[in-house]
Amino acid sequence: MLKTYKTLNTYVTNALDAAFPEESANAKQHGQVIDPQLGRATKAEFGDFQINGVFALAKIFKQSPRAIAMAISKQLQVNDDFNNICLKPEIAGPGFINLTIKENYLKSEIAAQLNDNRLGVPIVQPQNPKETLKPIVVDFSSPNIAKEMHVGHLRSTIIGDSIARILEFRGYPVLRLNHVGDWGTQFGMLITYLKLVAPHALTTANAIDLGDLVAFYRKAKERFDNDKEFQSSSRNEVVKLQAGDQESLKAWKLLCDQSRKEFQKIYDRLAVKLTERGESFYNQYLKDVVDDLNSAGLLTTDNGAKCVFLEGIIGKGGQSHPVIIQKTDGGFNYSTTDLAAIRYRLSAAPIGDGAHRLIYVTDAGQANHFSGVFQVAKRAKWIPKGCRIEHVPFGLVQGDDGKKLKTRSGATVRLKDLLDEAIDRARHDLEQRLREEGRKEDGHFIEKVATTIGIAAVKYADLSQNRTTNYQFSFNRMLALQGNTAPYLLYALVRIAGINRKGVQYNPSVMELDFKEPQEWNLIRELLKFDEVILEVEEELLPNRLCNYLFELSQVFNRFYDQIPILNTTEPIRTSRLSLCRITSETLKVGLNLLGISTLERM
RNA sequence: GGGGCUGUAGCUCAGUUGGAUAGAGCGACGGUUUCCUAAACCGUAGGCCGUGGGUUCAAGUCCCGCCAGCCCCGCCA
Repeated sequence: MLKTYKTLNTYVTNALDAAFPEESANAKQHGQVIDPQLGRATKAEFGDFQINGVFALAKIFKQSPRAIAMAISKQLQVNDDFNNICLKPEIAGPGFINLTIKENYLKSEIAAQLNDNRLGVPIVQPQNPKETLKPIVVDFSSPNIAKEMHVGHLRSTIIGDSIARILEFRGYPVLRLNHVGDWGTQFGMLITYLKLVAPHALTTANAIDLGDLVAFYRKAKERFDNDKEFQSSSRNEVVKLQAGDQESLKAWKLLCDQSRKEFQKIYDRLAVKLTERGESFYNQYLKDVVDDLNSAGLLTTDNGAKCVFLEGIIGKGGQSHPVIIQKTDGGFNYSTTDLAAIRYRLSAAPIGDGAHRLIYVTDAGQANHFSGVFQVAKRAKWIPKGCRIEHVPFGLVQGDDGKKLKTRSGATVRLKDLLDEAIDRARHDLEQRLREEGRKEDGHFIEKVATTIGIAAVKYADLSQNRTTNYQFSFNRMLALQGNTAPYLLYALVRIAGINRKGVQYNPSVMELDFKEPQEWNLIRELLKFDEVILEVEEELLPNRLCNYLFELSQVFNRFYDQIPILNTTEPIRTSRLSLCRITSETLKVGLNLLGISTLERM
């Protein structure tokens, strides 16, 4: 009901001006904001929308809130267009004005939604029709080459994918960038070590698998920390690699390919699409970053390192806190790469992405880092007007003990194992239910349902939480059949699919929808909120708001389903109710799809 | 020492630009099945919104202090 809200807001503002022409003109002249503060009703008993601004106006106009409310209400009722949408405004409490949408209006809105595959969500348009939309970069997932994806990559991957899906649905061109850690000192270590113990791995594709690579990496790191000679040859190796030595580059590429294949398996299971553009991509732009910062006068050499000292952030010893741009040994580090990435992403094609919004989905622990890097980018004037650059932080994944999630042996949890376990548990639950209900299903069905539910549960549990807080991971809770979980939502869809399976033909000859039960109106009102939710998530980047909405929709639907006969009624009631089922089903499917969750017909 | 995030029911969490009597789920207790998947629905109990101030007609929400937990802090990412 976005459009309805906007329309009503105009009517209410006009009514306010009409009721208090002098006062409002006078207040505006004095720079005071005259806002009726129209918002969604906080409770169903208050109707659909409420006007909250009367109290602030009471002060400005020096009149009682109730008197103002009465005057606005009176003016609203003079407007026939308003009367077509709303019932007579109710003045409640000390001076709230409650607006309730007329049933006829709701009926026409829901009828329009029935024939709209976007379910009322508008497609974004460029401000100037001659221009094309500028892309949005969503930077997420970002595992490190030569390491396995672990639970730490879960949230970034799932949340980033959902944000990207929502922006895509709105019509933005979205660049889903996987900023993989494919460069830096670790490769010097790894290549040096492999030269010693497994040289064939550096010349032959698929010679070792990722698990071995991870083990080699660990050993290389250990040796690096304890062996001076190894250290210097590792550093040498990095220099060779950065200088473009053919042999080193070939080895590096092989290692990257090996990791890439493993990452892709996970992304395929999660149905996540990403464009890989690792840190190495920005190598060629690092020098420009340094030069730019230097000519902007931002660079200071401190203890041999080239730094930008941050404004407003005091570090150790009361000194201004630095962002290190170039190390004493001439090497660059991640801040430099991130700065190069910002510059590239915001620059116009062909030497950049020409994006207008950059979204970084990483853990909250990097908040300081990003605020520092963003500050440097701003001061270097790399962020054009109208461009947004945002860190979208999320909390840690914790175990039941409230500490960082680990395996029983204390090791990091591999993402692959975590997904496997979710699916295994879903399968186990399903088989138990089949036994209890005496149902027989073939293996294919069981696999499909278990996989869908398992992955859905993992994703939904993560997304349904406000991302800023730490997140307590629990298989039991996420796979629970009741409550705000993926299985509950999927079940609502299955119920609708069950109705459709009864062989009932949807009867399009019924032109006029007819509703009379409160459960129907509740469902209609809920269905009409979808567009508002999507736009809110687009702005706030909080997918849990969408989850919350889908859960509430499922609850309202389940009440409707439970308390109102759908098939056992006469026309046009039956088709009207089937229409509600249809829109509910579409909304849940679209909504879950925006969360990256696939749905089922039976479960 | 500095910085960031968090603190809401027994547990896990929502809480929209500050709005009316703070919400959900789980767990607990009680009820509902001639009907479309009961994996559901209905009801009961459960709160000093960490704490002390301040701003406001109005504060869980904004500002300041304090307490507790987690995370980060110069050449790793």
